Amino acid sequence: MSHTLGIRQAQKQKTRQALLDAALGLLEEQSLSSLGLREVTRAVGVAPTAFYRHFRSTADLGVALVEEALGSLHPMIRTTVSTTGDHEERITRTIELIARHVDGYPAHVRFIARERHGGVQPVREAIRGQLARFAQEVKEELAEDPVSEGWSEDDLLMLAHLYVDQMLITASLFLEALEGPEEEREERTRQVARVATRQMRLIGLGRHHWLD
Amino acid sequence: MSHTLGIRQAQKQKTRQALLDAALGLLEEQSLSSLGLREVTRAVGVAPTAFYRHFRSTADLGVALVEEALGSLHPMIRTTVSTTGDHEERITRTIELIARHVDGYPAHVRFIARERHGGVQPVREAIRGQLARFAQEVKEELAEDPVSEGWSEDDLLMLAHLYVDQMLITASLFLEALEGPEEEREERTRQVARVATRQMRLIGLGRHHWLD
DNA sequence: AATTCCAGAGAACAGTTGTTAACTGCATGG
DNA sequence: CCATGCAGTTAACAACTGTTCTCTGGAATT
Repeated sequence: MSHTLGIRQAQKQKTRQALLDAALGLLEEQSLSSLGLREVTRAVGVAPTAFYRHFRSTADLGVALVEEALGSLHPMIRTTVSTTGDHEERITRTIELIARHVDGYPAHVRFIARERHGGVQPVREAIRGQLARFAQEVKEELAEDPVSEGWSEDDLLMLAHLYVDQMLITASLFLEALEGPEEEREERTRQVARVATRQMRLIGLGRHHWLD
Repeated sequence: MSHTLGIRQAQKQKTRQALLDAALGLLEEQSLSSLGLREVTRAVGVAPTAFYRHFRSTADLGVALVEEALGSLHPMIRTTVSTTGDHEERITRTIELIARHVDGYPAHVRFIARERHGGVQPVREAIRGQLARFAQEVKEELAEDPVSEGWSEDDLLMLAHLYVDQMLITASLFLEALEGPEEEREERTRQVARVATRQMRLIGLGRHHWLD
């Protein structure tokens, strides 16, 4: 299915990616709703009108960014939450995965956190859709766990949502630690990991006693 | 301390409030970072330059909005989370309070959810400060509860943060239900309340077994 | 080899933005 | 009652915005 595309299409995708990258960079200090199309093209070094060859509007670009930021994350989620290893170990593994991801893609994480409740409706909906998929996947993994015996589908989904939201909050806290002054960074990161671990542990406890 | 202020000061506060109200309205479909000062003054019906008599910038106005949206909420939090009534009853009371607040002040709730991770740093910090106060207050109320005996200060605070974040998520979900099509509104609201109640219940369960 | 296609450039448009300066009229304090 | 203070006005500025139309050079197709 990977038919090596011609010089023409390759160049197009290259500028498209350059637009996405530039936008993501500019969004570090503003929201999508204030991002101008000219601003983006200027940062890339192409004419303003070139923008229309790739996106209908900045909102459209935002939706593409959601896909880039969350689309490739699904397999990672499944393997991480999957039923291997002791319960406590699964928690530390998850927290570490989040920390590593925030470290590797801080701009993507910030974008999602910022635009999840942001001022651009289509983008909000795109994020909501992706997060719903995450919750669904987490739910399916939870169902595999023997601890979930006797749980209703509804309760599994409500727990999955709790986990997903918790992971997002943790990611955003890691990001804040990362953005702070360098001399506090390490300590704050450790602190976030410590608190998040305990919160996950507490939720896990509630889970084990749910059917009492 | 309520020294009836003169005609002059009264009129000033009136336009200031008009600016805040207009801004809040305009922020229903955009983020603060794209809110223009002229846009706000136009909505109020005053000259653009009048804006400067009240705020240095739209960011400054945003900080004032944070104060308006969260400042008056502290006493409400304390009494709601306080140690009166059975545990289950406390949960339904809290959820209902949130639902009622979102119903009464949807624009304020949206503003906080949107700008908590938004593109304007001073506003983000103002919100973070207020939420930290909330967590501190919830922690103090939790400490009163006999269930919290033997808990470390750190653990009380991590639980308080969990509760505060959970309340915010719930508020934002109520808001989404409110914004949806009218015929789904009632059903979706009930659904949100149902899920949020169970999540709170599960966290409460984890809390009771924390020291096992 | 000739033709079509199309990503990007260039110029121009009407409308918007934040900020400045100098002003006006009215409530206030002496 | 008169002088001061100050909320809000008016006018003007350079800079910026999204969008349209026309054009061009080179890859893609025939």
